[in-house]
Amino acid sequence: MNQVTITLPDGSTKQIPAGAPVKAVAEAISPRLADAAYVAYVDDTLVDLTYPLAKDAAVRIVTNKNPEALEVYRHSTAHLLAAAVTALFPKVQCGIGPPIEDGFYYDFVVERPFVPEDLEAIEKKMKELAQSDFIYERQLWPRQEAIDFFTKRGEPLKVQLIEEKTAGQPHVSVYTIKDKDTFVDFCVGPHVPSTGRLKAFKLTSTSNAYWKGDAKNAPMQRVYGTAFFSQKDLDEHLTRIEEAKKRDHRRVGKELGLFTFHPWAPGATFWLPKGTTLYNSLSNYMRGVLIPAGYQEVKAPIVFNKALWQTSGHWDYYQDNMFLVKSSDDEEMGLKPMNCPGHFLLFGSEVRSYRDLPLRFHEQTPLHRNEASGTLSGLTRVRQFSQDDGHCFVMQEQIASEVEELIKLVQRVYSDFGLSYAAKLSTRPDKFLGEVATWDDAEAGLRRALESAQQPYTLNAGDGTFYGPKIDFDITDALGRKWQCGTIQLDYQMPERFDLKYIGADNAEHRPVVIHRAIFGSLERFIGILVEHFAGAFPLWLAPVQAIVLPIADRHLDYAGEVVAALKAAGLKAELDDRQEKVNYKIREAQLQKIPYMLVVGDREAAEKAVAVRSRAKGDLGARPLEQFVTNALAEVRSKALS
RNA sequence: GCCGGCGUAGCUCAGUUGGUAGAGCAGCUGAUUCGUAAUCAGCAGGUCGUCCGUUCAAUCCGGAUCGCCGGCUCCA
Repeated sequence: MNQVTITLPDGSTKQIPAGAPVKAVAEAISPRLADAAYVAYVDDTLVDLTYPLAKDAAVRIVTNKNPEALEVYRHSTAHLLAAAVTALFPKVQCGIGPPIEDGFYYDFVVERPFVPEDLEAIEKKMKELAQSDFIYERQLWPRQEAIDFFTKRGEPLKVQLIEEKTAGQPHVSVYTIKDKDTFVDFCVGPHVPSTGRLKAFKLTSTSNAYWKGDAKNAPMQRVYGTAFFSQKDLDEHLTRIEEAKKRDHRRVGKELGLFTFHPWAPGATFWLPKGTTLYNSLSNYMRGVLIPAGYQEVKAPIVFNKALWQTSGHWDYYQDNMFLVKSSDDEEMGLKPMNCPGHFLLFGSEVRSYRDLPLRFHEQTPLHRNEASGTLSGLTRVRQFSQDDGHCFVMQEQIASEVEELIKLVQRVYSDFGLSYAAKLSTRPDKFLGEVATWDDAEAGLRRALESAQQPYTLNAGDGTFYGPKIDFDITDALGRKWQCGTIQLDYQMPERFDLKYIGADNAEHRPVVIHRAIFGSLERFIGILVEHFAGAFPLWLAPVQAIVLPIADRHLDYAGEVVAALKAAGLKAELDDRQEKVNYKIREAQLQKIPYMLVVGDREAAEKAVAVRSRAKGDLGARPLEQFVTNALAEVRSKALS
């Protein structure tokens, strides 16, 4: 019998019969490992455990400890979903079903939208199929045979996929789940060995989607689900989702009285007093960061004549997203959706010297974008918002150092809030303006800057804007969603359009490069993220109410008033709860309002000019002199302590 | 904008298989003056998102519309 020599990850070798599946290797190493294993690398290619070893190879078994195993597992669960839907809705057309960050989905063309009862039925069917422990079998079919098969089965989408993805290949791989009505899907795999491996999954929601994400194509029903190796992991995940919902900024914002909305101004925030305080804290915090970094704050107009938007290109390319207004004498105007053009006009308002560069403008005036109604959501997607927007006008050779400083600012700001984030570098797209050499130079500058700032990043090749490469910063919120907040974009195009120039050392005119940059992104979105990040329990330096004074009885009102006055005089945001309620009641309310410090004052405190301090997080801390509390609190504010 | 769901008191939610609605909390009034997560009693509060239609009668059924929610697309 032919033997195959395989090399295991530890360097040792093993002989197995030719044609035996990878599973045999796993079992040879350890029977228990085979059970925990789902896939393997053979010569660096991820394959099923059923993959037959026909030649000498290096084999690395992937167990459920490896992240790629979970993806395979979820991908297989998506197939199980498609098999179940096909069984229950024979006329269905299957689209694609990939694993995603928290689970998987599968798109279907189906006669009517799914309802929750359908999900239950589908999930039940999936469990049956899992129980039957059907084999996921990989088969190589002649390409034309596969096309004929899916054509005959009425799956033009699959045919389209095969035609697009496998042009020129003689064979295509399909996977079957051996049901009595064998489910076949075009797929490169790999998959888990059998449906019985899929032990913990749940369908979570349905929604509308389009084939290839294009609304011009067939509408489809997307079914979302999640899957884990064990029921325990699944339950923990579902619990985490529930917990995360409790800190949804829309809910917390209402509970804490931060902001509200009205149907007559959809997508525009009403900032309540506490929310306004928070907003101003952040706004001023950013000034405190940017002004020492060499920025000058400016305020440009909000309404501009159409001529500006024609110059910037917005009139032609962005008009659908703009609020247009007409003056009483019929002049066409537009509300600014971004600050850039205003800053360009400001730059051009004087003769600029190379000695003035880098020149940095910062602006927080409101922007308006007429976002499609269906995209609005709480504070994270609104129609009126302010950015911590800024534009740096630099010489080409200043790009790397300017960007490096910017990255350091981003790092500092996000760490002040304890936020986790990731950077991505987006490079020259297929359609671009300018010279390749300039782009290469700029991209090299961004890379150098990322490396000097020791900022890890991922590369999004070809994802830059048409006018320049960029670095984006995504913050992860409490629900695990990523939000683009910070951005650093190079722009070679707008300086041309606005004919921006500076006089160089050679006494000739030169074109500056513009760096569009923001750190919060939008104040609104950033606050939404912060609310969820802190679950409303803001650190002292951000809390809209930092301390609340709780008199025990009416006779303590005078002293309580003195305490509040002293706190306010020291610059602390303090309130008085002078209602005729028991102290328990007041504490409960203050605790629910997540106020960092509750200062109980009664006979003893009034006599000693003291306050009994209760911390939101640590409970009763006992009494201390008022002055001492003020000193400590001010120090805590200055340190921007996070807890 | 597209698909689906939802819209009842300030908030959270019951309810009416068509005969104009209730609870808790919040609010107001009174009593209580209290030491670290809810004192007691009473009162008041809603043309059931809006408009049109069907009907003797609509909060309920149908249509439209606005808003919100979950996604898609887009995006800070």
